Amino acid sequence: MTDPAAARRDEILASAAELFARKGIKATTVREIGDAVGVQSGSLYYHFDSKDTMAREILMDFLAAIQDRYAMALAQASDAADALRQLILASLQLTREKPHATTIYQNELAYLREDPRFKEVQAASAEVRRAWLDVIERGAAEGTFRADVSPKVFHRLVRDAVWLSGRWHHAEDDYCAERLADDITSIFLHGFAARPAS
Amino acid sequence: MTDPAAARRDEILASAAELFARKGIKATTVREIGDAVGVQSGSLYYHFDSKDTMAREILMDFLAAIQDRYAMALAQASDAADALRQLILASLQLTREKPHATTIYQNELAYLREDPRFKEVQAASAEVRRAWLDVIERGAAEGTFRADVSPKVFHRLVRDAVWLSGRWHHAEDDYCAERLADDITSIFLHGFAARPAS
DNA sequence: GTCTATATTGAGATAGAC
DNA sequence: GTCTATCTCAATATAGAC
Repeated sequence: MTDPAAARRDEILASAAELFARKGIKATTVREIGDAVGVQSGSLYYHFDSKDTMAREILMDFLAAIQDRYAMALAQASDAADALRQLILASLQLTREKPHATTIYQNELAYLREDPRFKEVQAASAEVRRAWLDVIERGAAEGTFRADVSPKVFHRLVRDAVWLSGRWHHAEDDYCAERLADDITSIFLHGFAARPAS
Repeated sequence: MTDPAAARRDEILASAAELFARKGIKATTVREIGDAVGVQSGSLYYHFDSKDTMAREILMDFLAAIQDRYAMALAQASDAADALRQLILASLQLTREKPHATTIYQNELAYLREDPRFKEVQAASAEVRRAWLDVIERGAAEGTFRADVSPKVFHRLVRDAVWLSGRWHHAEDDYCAERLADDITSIFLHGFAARPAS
């Protein structure tokens, strides 16, 4: 953990992640990564085989974190609606903890799908999708959720709204991840239309 | 319109848009664009100054189309809820008509913001945002929409869900843009929770 | 208008000194 | 472990023939 070599690796990955998120993997040069870390570009190759290896490591670390967090979230959920809220909250916490990885994942996943070197990323990503669909389909079967909208369509709408929120949500004191999770859950479950006083 | 030179330009832009959407602007090479059109890469420079010029033209054409369509949509809307539905429907129709431009816009806008050569794209994009916010704020003021969720937050959630749907929605006979617009409007206004029989 | 050929730059990656 | 220097290749863009 306090291994200095590992610390350097992490530092490089942190700088690379920020640049990959902002400009895209392809548009980021290894020289820029070196500048951000404060070393020459050649030195990066002592720690990593290639630029793509850095990207793979950032994404796999992110996906592993998602799977961990979802497992914890689902373990403590009572019903389908609560499980949905837990998935939303867990995802928002992850976007806050790993904002750059979130952005890279969102922006480049479709493209990376075409690249066989990123096959493991695809597989992990399919499992994440499964977690959402299980919750949504369970809720639909129980009658908690509407039956007239396809679970797949609903899943994609929530997923995009949740993950993309990392692009614009930068936690302030008065609008934290918990508050945003409440708002998103509330809108997706009960809608934005004003409701007659109950 | 039937000017053959202009037709060639359009053909090049269509191929470029598809590649830009799939791989990103930076990751797409002019050779690939040439291959897709069926000409040598050098020949592209008879029609365009640079690869970036192609990207700018694709995006500006897209933004002009949005502004046109939103103006028409809003002109025929009755109340705020209807206006919201019209904006959603208009956007979905645009994603269907210009799927590649939609994807490029979504994936690369944040990055292009940093590039002064794309300043006009930013300005047009700010106007589009204004159209959404006007409708949402009007609805909130009228009491049609909830007052406990920020218009800006709601705007971003709808916007991301709507535009991103172009990534996964490929109109089939039984699930057309109108149907998807209804589902999205319905979920965002009334929620996904099953409602007691009314 | 498109081709072939090529100038030129920029980027990923490597080698060897320190 | 990092630096300097550089190799190598790929990509944008240009020039001139047809």
